Amino acid sequence: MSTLRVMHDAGTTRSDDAYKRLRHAILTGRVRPNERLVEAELAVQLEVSRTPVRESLKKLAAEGLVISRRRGWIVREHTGDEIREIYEARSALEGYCARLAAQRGTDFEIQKIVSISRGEDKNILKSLRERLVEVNDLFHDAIISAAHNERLVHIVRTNRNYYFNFRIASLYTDEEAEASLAGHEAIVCALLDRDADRAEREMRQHIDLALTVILGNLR
Amino acid sequence: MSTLRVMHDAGTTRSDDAYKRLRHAILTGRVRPNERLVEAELAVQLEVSRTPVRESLKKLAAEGLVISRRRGWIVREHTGDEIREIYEARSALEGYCARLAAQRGTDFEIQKIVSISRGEDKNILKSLRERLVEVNDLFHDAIISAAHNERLVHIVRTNRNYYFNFRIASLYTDEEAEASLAGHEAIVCALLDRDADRAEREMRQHIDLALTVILGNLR
DNA sequence: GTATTCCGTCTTGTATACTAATCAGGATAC
DNA sequence: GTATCCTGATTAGTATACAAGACGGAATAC
Repeated sequence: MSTLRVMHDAGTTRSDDAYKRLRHAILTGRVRPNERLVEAELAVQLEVSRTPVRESLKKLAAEGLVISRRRGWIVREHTGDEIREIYEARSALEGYCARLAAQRGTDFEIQKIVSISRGEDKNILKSLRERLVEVNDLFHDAIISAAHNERLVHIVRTNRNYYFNFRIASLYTDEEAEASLAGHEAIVCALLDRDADRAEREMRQHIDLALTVILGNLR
Repeated sequence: MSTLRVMHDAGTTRSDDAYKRLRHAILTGRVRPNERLVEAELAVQLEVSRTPVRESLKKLAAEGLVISRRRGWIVREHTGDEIREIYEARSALEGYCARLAAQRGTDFEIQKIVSISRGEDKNILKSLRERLVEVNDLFHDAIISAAHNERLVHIVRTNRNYYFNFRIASLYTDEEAEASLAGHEAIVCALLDRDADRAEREMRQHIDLALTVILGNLR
């Protein structure tokens, strides 16, 4: 038992590490919804003590990925209703970010968004759907940053649920992927025009579309 | 040392308890911004071990009330810029809640909001500013509930910062309090008309007004 | 047969001992 | 005088032992 493996990589704590691995396991579906999680078992599997495991679980609970039962924790199931809730929250938050980005993003930031969206300088060879997943994250992140509001960034990050992203590509038909990228373009235009109302409206539409696609094709 | 005081009240854990007390101490200003917090010292003061203290600090850090330094924790200062950020987040979230409430709140829920706002059945004797603080929380909570989105409720709750509420009454002049309550009335009317766009717009205006008042009178 | 009580087990909550990283301040070298 | 290197003290990170509540099922009473 004695030897503690030295810290994995620069600066990361066991706790961070455990959190990331556990989160990833949930988001990729390696541990299934409604599965029971026991601190001691996780500690063995993750090769850390219960303390960092507990911290991870608390954090995941705050994000809504797991829920504490009187005895044990379980992985939360994302019902259709909850998916709707997540996307509504995104509409509220990221729509507002788009508005702020239009109002106060620097020209440089807007240009960055443009170049991500139009896929300049990379991955032209990839399929539409492959590009979608890759571009989508970068695109949304860039807009959130351009809003110049650290608190919004933080809220979006901790409440964003990548769960769907891991499988989202397979949910989109080519037409839907096309429509989604067209949505990006509409947002970009609004940003370039510095039209805050339109930017917000287009972002909301874009997210609502994603919700529709997912709910329609999921099951 | 031996004896552990039995659990304080029904169901509450030491950790919850410590969290609430620490949070309250920060929000009321009993521990000042930039003050250094040391786990071991807090443990002594709160009469618990370091474990619940650590959990509390992590939670408070997630809310943005404290921040972890390489050694020690400090109470975060809310600069003017951060206050702006908090209120922008509220605009985004609660504005959207008002929209949803207009769209799908039950008649009963809307009536509840109306009666809170119009102060029916209570505290007619109190001063304008006393009523303001009391009514404001209830009013916003009721609207958030009427949005029928648990995730939004959760996000708003954990990111809402009561800091200002404790002193907000003193920041408002009578005229500003009047204007704020008038804002409530405008939102209520929009809700009664089931006008989602207007409800959102009015809510945002209401929150923006609060921000203006606070930034203007703070210092 | 059903209800109730009791008891063992499982599991989280909490305390505490230990580890290792960071910092401050002085000693040393130049 | 300045810069660099120790060195001890401080403090968060981690492991682990113990406490106590919750659950399930057997045993008992009726």
